[in-house]
Amino acid sequence: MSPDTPETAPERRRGSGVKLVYESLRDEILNLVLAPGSPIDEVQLAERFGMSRTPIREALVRLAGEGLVETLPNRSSMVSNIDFLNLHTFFDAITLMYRVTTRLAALNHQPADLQAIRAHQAAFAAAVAAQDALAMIATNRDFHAAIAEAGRNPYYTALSLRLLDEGRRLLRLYYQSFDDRLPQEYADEHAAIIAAIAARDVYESDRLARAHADQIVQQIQRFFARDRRQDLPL
Amino acid sequence: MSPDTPETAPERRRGSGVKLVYESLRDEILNLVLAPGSPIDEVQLAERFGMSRTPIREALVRLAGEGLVETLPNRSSMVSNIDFLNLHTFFDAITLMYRVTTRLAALNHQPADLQAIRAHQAAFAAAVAAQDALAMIATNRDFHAAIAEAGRNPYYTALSLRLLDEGRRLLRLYYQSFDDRLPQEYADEHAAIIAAIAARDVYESDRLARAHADQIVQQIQRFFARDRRQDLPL
DNA sequence: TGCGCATTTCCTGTCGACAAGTAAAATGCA
DNA sequence: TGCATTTTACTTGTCGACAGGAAATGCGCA
Repeated sequence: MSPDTPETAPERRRGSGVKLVYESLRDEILNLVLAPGSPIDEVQLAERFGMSRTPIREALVRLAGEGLVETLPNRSSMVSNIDFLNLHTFFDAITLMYRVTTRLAALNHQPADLQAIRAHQAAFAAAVAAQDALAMIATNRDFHAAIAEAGRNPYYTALSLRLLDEGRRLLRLYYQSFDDRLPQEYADEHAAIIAAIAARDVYESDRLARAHADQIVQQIQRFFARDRRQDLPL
Repeated sequence: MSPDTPETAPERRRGSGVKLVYESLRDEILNLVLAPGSPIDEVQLAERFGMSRTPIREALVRLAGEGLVETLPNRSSMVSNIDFLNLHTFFDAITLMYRVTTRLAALNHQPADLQAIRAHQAAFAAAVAAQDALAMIATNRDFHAAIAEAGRNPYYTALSLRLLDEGRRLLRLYYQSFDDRLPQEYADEHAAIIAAIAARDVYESDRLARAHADQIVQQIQRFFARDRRQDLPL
């Protein structure tokens, strides 16, 4: 990092500063570029983005509203920690949202929705083929986000987006550690889900979404439950 | 309103300003003191609360994050409109959250949770007896919020709180227009829900929560669908 | 009188500065 | 040396001010 080199030229459109900071920090948090628990210094960010603390602060308030940043009074904010002890609540919620949004997508989707969903699935498949973990994570998120959008319930969409983003951090941990060939299975499951949505088969959409969620949850749970002790000869 | 009389003395603890503004505006929005769609002037609020625009702005950003305020670039923010055309998405979501959180409460509640739930139910019954519509709305919200808390899934709790608060505005419209004796039924249903949770009967909790939600939804839908034309002799 | 354009006014977005509060460093004492 | 206390440094919370944009106003012209 070079602290004295601002990322952008000082030429900014009025109102774009907050957006830039918000999106940059958000991406860095979700991609684990900023480690959970690491402190966030407003002055430092102001220097880095070449703007005053005011827009930085607004971006941080918004991120805090989404739970990505935790702020202690009169003290440094920090990147939210991942609550490993309560991961089951996350798994429970994302499974329910997968099911509900996929069902609604089967009911309410329109041609443009299917087109978008298929595009994201193609991007996911490409990322799998290219072994690009970061792209897999991002496109997987976009795929399910597009399904949620097609369901046309903004409350479900908002919660799904929050869960999918939180999931990006978990998947990042997962893929950082070891790669196996599992993603191809995900791609196949995605294709089946698309078919069920396109056929407007609510029951099958629900069943596949649940199986897909269970698959991912079990995979991640196994990963986090692994025994990482090294078998040292003593 | 007297614009030149600040609501509080200038003595404030550092950091309390944002909280005060946030909670005040939030209450006024949810109780329809501030009409949906009405503009929000930062300077005016700054004068009213006797502070600068900075903490006002932060409170507005937080409210915007919860969807209670909409902000247009370079233009006045405004109180979020109620989207009557998509009320069904609200009903769908709150019904699901009633069911899920009540089920989880039956599974996960601890003694202190039951105590809190019963206390809110007592307050609701008192409000019904006193014919205090505003108190009914607030205590009804608190009752279901306590159930969500007892379920111990922060994702569900957060969505439930958002839906319950949005529901406060709808109920306010409802009770503003006419009072009938229905709330006593709600109190009875609440009592049955408490019994099911205490008995850890997941199936019955789900059934009662769904029936309770259906009851309220149908009531409100009938209200908003009423024919308000006056039968004038022409 | 009605319409298009320039001007003005008003509100927001951003800035730099100051004060309060906290954590760490420095100091004094046993 | 170890601990309690004061001092210092640093970070946030708040403030007043200025500049950019959009709506409202006023003007000129057909």
